Amino acid sequence: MTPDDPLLDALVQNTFRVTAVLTRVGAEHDLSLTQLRVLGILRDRRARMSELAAFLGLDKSTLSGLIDRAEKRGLLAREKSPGDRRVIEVFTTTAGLELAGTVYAEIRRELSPSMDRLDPQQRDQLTALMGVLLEHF
Amino acid sequence: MTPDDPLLDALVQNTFRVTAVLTRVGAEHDLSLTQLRVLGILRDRRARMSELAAFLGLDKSTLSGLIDRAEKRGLLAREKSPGDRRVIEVFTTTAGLELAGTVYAEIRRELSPSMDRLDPQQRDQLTALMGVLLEHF
DNA sequence: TGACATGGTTTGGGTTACCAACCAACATGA
DNA sequence: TCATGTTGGTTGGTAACCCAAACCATGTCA
Repeated sequence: MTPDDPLLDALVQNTFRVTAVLTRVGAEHDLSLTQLRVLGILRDRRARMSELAAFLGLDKSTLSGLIDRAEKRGLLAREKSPGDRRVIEVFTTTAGLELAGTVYAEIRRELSPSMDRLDPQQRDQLTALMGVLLEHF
Repeated sequence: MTPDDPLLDALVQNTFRVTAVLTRVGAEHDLSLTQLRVLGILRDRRARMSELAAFLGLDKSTLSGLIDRAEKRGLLAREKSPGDRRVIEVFTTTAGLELAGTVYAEIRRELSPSMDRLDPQQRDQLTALMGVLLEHF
């Protein structure tokens, strides 16, 4: 299915695998992959629209609609920045934070069976190796 | 951004990272992530519609449209199965195969800088560890 | 043969995504 | 200070993606 580099192949397979889990668990709570991601990012900090768009690699107009729907559902809220009144900051509501918590717990539960097939040392190894891949993004 | 399990975190980060590359490279050739995946699957075998849908976790109606567009572009083709005349098999055209080749080569090129930060032994280790995660799907 | 199951397509509606055009608020320089 | 330009977000238009429901054609089985 993918070319003959075993590492690249494993990487891509794993990507699809994790994506499938994220998508499915998200869908069970009416969250798209992107919405789920936004919720994850905003779990521990607020962010301005443009910042989010850049980080997610999305057009700002795409983000507008995305935040619109999440805001209508009461998961996120917008607030004008006092410093620069053009800027709008987004942050999670209590409901949003709670949903993020349960969804990410479910994701962990879904992926645990796989991860538990590794002993602690292997888990550390794998974490470290993937960390190297992620350096300098 | 994601919970406090370092392995789970690395896994999710890596997923988004690879997805971004796949999406971007695909987009440069007017291929969505899913189309790119279909093209990848059909590189070395033909498959029936229902088989593809199940494998990708998509509704059959979704796949119909997907294949429609790829067929119109001349990348894929449909063929009635002689055995069971309800069944439709899909396979890549020469153009599709060629496009798949160049796209996957580009993807490899994009991810190489990261992967090359690992020495051969580490690459093998990483491949093996991810292989364990992927066992039993 | 009649009832049911299977494989795909079509239709309708919501979401995601891009682009272009737009408005409001800052920033800069003459 | 005011004209020009830049930056941050939103709006409108279009296409792709996705699901669910309804549908048609073909197989299967009692």
